Amino acid sequence: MKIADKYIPGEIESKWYEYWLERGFFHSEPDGREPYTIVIPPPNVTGILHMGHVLNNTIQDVLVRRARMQGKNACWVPGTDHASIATEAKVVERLRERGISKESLTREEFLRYAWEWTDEHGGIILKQLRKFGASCDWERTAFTMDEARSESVLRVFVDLYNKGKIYRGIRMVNWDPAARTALSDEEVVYKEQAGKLYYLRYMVEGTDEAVVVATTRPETILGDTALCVNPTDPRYAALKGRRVVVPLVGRAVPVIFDDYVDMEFGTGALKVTPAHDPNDYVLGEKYGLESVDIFTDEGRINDRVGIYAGMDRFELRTQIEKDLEAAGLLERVEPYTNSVGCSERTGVPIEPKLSMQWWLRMDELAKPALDAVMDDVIKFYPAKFRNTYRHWMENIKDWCISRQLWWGHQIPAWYLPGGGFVVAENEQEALRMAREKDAGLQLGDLRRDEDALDTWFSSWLWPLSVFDGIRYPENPNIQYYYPTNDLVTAPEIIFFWVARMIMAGYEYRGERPFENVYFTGLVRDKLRRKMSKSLGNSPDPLDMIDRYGADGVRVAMLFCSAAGNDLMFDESLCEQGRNFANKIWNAFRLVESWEVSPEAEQPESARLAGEWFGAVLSRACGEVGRSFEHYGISEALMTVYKLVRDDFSSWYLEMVKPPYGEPIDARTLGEAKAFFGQLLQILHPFMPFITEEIWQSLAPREAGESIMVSLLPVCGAADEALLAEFDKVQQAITAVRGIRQEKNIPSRDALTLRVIADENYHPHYNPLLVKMANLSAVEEIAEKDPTAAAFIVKTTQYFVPVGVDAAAELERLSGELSYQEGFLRSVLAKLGNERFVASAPVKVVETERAKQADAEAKIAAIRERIAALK
RNA sequence: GGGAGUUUAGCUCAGCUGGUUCAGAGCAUCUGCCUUACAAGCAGAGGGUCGGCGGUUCGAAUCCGUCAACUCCCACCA
Repeated sequence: MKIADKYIPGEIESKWYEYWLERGFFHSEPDGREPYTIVIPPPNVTGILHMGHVLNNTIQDVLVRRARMQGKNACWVPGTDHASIATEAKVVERLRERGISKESLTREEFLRYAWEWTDEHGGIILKQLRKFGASCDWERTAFTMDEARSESVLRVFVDLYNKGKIYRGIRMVNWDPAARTALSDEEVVYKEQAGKLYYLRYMVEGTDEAVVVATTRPETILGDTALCVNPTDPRYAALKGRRVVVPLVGRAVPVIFDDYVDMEFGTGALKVTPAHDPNDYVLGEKYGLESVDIFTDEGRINDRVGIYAGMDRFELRTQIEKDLEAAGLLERVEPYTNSVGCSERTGVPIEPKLSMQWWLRMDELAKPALDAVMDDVIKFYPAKFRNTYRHWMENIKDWCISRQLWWGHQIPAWYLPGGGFVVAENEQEALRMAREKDAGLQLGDLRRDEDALDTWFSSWLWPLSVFDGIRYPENPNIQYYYPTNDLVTAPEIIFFWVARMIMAGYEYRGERPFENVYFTGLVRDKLRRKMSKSLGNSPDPLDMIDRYGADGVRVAMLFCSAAGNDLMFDESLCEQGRNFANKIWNAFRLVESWEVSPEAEQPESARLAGEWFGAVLSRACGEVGRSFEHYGISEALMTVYKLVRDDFSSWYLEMVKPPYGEPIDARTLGEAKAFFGQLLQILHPFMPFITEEIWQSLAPREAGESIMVSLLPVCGAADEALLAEFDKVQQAITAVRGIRQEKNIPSRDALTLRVIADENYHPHYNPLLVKMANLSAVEEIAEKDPTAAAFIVKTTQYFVPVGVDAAAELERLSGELSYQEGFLRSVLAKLGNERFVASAPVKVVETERAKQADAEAKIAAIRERIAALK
C-alpha cells in the first residue's frame, strides 16, 4: 500500500468521526462501570464558534476521551442555552431589518419569529464542534427551553416560591433602557467614562443665597426631592430647617442632614434623587422623601415631569447644561472621570429604577455552596478563584430573576381579577388554586405574569436538568451520572453560573454538582489583545481546521493553555501542531516500510533499545498521569510531544531501524508496532483523528474496534537505574556527534571510539553506541590517548582518534580546568563549613561528597591530558 | 476604595513543603547537513546575577519585609 508522504487530515477526520458516530462510541448509558461525566457549558443557541469555544471544548474532549480510555463510562452532555436577552436582541434586530417593530407584535407572534430563528440557526455551533472531534453524547443534546428543561425551571420556581425563597417586591433595579428590562447586578459592567462634574446653584428659599451642588448627572434634578449635607459640616449649619429650590424645576425641597455625605467631595452638598440612584433611594426611605420617577422605560423624560417631556436622557443632559447656563444657575463644569454601570448585553448605561420584580433570596442557598468550596469538597483549578468565590458568596444579595422580555421561560404566576396572584406549574393548576380563593373564576379571568425568567435561572439547573433530575429525581440517569466530575468553564461566569449551579445542586440533590472546576483563561492574540471581531484578530476556527487539521488546531490550543492563565494564541502554533501530526505520520511510514524477515535474529542493539524504550514509556506515562491529576493538560501534552519526537523517533526508531535495503526481524517489528500503538493511545485524547487512522492500520483490527474505546496501557514503575545508565550512553553518542561536526567528519565515515573503562562505562550498550554514533568499534584502552579528541561522561574518559589542534585543545582544556577547580572550591567550602555538615541532611552532605570526588577525578584527568599534550 | 494574582532565557511558561530533577521546557535564534520515514525534517550550539533592595538561614528562584511594574475581580462615592 502506498502511504501519502505528507499527512492530509481532511477526509481522514470526517471518515473517523462518522465511524465513531455510527458505532455509538459517544453514547453512554448507565451500567456497572464507574461513570465519568461532564456537562458542556451550553453555548448560546444562535451563537457562532469562536476560539474560546475551541479551547474550552478541546479541554473537555481531552478529559472525556482519557476517562473513556481508562475504562470509565464517559458521558459528555452537549446542549445549548436560549440566552434570553442576547437572542431576543438579535431577533428584534432582525425584525427591524425587515421593517417590523417588536411593539407591533403580540407576544405569540414575536415568539413565533424567535423560534423560527432558533430552529434555523440553533445548534449550528454544536455541529461545528464535531469538526473538532468533540465526543459528546449527541443523543443527550439538551436545550434550556426544550420541554424537559422548561418544566424543570417552572417546577423549581414554584418550589422556591412555596418555600418562601422567591418573592415579589418593589426595589431599585438595574434598568437597561435599550432592552427595556431589569438586569441582575452581575449583568452590569462598570466602565470608566470621561464625563463632567457640574456645579449647580440651588437657591435657598426666601434668600438670595445659593448652595452649590456637584453632580455628574444634572438631568436628574427633575427628580430631586431633597438636598443633603453632612451634619458636622460647618459650612452648611445655617441650612437647618431651610428649603432650597431645585434649579429650572422651581420645586422647593427640604435640606436633610446625614453623615452619608462626604464633606470632601465636590462642595460637600448632595442632591437627592430617590427614584434614580440607589444611595439616594436609601436616603429617601430613611427621611420619608418623595420619589419622583422622571424616566420612561426607554430612558426618556416622561409626561409627569411637565418639562422636557419625551427627551432622551443624554440629550437632556446637554440641553439642561445650556438652560442652566442661561439661567445663571451653573457655577462651573469640570472634567471628571467616573465609572458608569452599563448593560453587559446592550452596552448602554443602566438606569437605576424603582420597579416591581421577582427576587430569589440567596443567603440560605449560599451557605452550603460556600462551605463546599472552602472545604475543598468542590475543587477549583486554579485555586485562586476560591477567594473570588468566597468574597461574592459572603456578600451575596438577592437575585433579581424577572426580565421584561418575551424570549425565555414565562414566570408561572397568574393574577386574579380581584387582586393577588397564584404561583403554579401550569394554567389548570393555577385555576384550581385561584378557585380556592374565588370559586367562580374562569381561565379567562386569570392574567399570567408577562415577564420571563433570567436566562441563568435555567442554566443554574443544568447539571440536574440535563439528566431530568428535577422532574424525576429517582430516574436512573441522574442517579448514575450525578454528581458530575469536571466542569470546564471561564472565570467570567463564576457568579452567573458556577456559584449558582452549586447552590442548586445542594438545594435539589443535597450534593455537589461537580467535583472539580477547571477555569480556562481568555484567548488573546500574540500581542496580548483580547480576540475580537472588531480588531479582526480572531481567526475563524473552521478555517483553521481546513488549513491545519483538527488535531493540529487542538494541539496548538493546548500548547499555549497553562491552566488559569490567559493564553496567547498564534497561528504559528497551528503550524507546530500540524508538523507534529506529520512527524507521527512519517514514523508510521517508516514502520510500514519495513520488510520482515522470519528467519532473522533480533540484533542486540534492537533488544537493548526495546528494553530502554519500555522504561522511557513507563516514565512518561507516569508523568502524564501526574500532570492530569492537577489538570496540567498543556504539560501532559508536552510530555507526550517530547516522548514521540525525541525518545521514539530520534532514538528508538533510529536504534532499531535496519540498514537500508535490509529486512527487519519479526520480533523487533512487533515490539516497535506495540510501542507505537501505546504511544498512539496516550496521544489519542489530544489528537483523536490521526491516532485512530494509524492505529487502525498498524495491526489487524476486528470490525468495529477503535482506539477511542481501547484501554490505556497501565504504566508500571520505570527502571530508573537502566534509564540512568542509558543516559550516559546518550551523552557519549552526542559527544561523538559533536566531535564529528566540529572536525567536519561526514556521518558516513565510521570512527573508532576508545574508552578507559570504569564504573560509569557500560560496555553492554556498545552495539547501540556503534549504531548511533556510526563507529567501527569501541576499544577499551588502559592509557590516555593524547593525540585524540576527548570527552568525559561522568568519570569515564573517551577518545576519538582524529587529529587535534594541540594549541586549541589546550586552551579548551585550561578553560575546563579552571571551571572544575572553581566548582571544587565551592564544594570544599561547603564541606569545610562545620555548621553545614552538622545541620544539613545526611543525603545532601553525601551528594556534596560525591560532587567532590567527581570534580577531583575530572581535574586529575584534565591535568594528565594537558601534560600529555605538552 | 477593597481583595487577589503575576514578575524566571528574545517569546510563552514549568519549578510542590528552602539542599542533584536547580537554574529547566517548548518556540524563536545561531551553526552544520537534502544522512532513502520526515526540510512540515535531522545533528549540534549559544542564551537568565530567577523584577529592585533588605532580612531569616550553614544554604534562598523558593520563606519574611519593603519598593516598583503589570493583570484581574469586587465596590453605591455624588
